[in-house]
Amino acid sequence: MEPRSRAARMSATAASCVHCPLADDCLPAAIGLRRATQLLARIGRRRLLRRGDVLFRAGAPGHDLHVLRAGAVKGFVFDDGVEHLTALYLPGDWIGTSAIRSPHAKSAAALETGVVCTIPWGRLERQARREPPVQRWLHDRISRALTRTGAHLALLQGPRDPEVRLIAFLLDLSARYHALGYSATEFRLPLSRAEIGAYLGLAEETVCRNLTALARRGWLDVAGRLVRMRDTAALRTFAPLDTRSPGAAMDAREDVRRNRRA
Amino acid sequence: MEPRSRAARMSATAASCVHCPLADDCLPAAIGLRRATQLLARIGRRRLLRRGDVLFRAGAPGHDLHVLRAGAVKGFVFDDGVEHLTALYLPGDWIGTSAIRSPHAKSAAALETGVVCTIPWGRLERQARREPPVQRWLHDRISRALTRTGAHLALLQGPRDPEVRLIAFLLDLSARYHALGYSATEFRLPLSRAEIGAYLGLAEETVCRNLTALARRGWLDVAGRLVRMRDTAALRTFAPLDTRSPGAAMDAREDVRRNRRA
DNA sequence: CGTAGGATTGAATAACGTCAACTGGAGTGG
DNA sequence: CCACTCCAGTTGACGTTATTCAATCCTACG
Repeated sequence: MEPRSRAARMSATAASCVHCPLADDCLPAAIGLRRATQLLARIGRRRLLRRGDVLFRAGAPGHDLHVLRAGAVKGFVFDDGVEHLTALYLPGDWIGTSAIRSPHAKSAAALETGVVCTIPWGRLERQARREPPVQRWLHDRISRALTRTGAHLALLQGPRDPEVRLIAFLLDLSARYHALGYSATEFRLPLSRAEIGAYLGLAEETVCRNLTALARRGWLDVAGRLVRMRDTAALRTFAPLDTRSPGAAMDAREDVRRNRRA
Repeated sequence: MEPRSRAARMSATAASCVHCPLADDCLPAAIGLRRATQLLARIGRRRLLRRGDVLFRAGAPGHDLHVLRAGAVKGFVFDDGVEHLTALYLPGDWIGTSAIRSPHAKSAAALETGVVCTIPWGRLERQARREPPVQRWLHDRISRALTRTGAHLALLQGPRDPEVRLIAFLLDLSARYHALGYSATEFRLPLSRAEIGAYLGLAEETVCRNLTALARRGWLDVAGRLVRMRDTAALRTFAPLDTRSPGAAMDAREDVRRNRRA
């Protein structure tokens, strides 16, 4: 149930890909384990994160890319004193992509203990120029970041139905954990109720109420931060645009209201 | 008041930067006008857009980058039959950045007649490997796209106060038009009321009502799609996180509620 | 064992969305 | 040249519902 944070206790600075569980979806997949380790040892750093640690603050220059290896990180901004979560990062995710060549637009802080690999953008860009696979890797992940943000945005635009938003959030989490090799049905929420609210554009109490409402209906079990999805099929019925099949579903719907020649 | 679409009537295919009014913020700024024109003639295409023309559809493979030269384009998805605008592109903007190396997550259609320059991603990436300035240009613009999306997202997360959202939308438009050399106080809305609603996560009627409410208060004048900002200072007071000064304002607010060591 | 902060529940308010009718201008065709 | 049509925009009344304010519970940790 609980993601075993296998890479939690490790040496503090030298970055190596050898024992990294994410290797097959990261740099080693692009240029091979041997070269990745060499390269990372030269230009990369590893850092241990504890809850609350700040990776960077909004407004700061974006020196480097962070790849989350273990744990969870939130991206957030403050608007008039209230926090908004603009992103939730899980192992394998890239953090700070919006600041390749501009100051950070948001801050990032660790939600729990974890590990990040850090690579200066300059070095990465240089390497990307030399090696097409590195460039592909780079653009591939940036592409993903943009897509994920877009999905989040679309969710926020829908009708403010808290149930739908929560379900979408949970299904997304489930899918991501599953992709990481964890259970898709039982997991621990990396966010507090208030943070979930800040992520979905809802009040904390609304999150609470609808979470218990979903439980009462038998869709899932909730106990504090522990979630057990009981009827994934039912949940999927209420989910908005399916993030897992980006193309098909949307195309079919597109023709309903089409902006024809004026 | 009305953006003079200077580059509207042009030959249909060969792309050249020579007479492009956006040259100094585009490829020519990176590698010089001469080389930019050469390069674009080789790998680029130009296309005339008419209202409703679709640049690409969600799910389609993302072959190439589009740089909007004149006109306005909307990025949108369909969720259960209702349209959501995920982006609004104005001259100078890059369209399709989320699909460098993945299928398009959203569709894009012209809102009015305009012109786009189109460059295949593959060619652009190859060139980016050879020429650092091109790479910088590429990453710079992608960075901007991510930042802009992030700002949009944060806006949608705030309290669902239609007034605030509308003001933020209008100020953003104003700033962008200003940056393009048009009037910052008088412009034509590229979106219908319904589309503004789809962009801000509000109902069409709500947009209407609050637009006239703002006018009644003397903040601005509205006549159909024509907008005249009368009291920009007052409007700015109600705006959420200021997009124009990404750093300062947010940093000051950040310390209010900080996630300290647990 | 005690406390602090997160989570939960309750009640009342305010406001956005919905349904529906109406207006006005632009474009079309007689 | 005028009447007609169509659709974007507007306004009104209503119901629903998420937020807000507040109090309480509970869980984790010291």
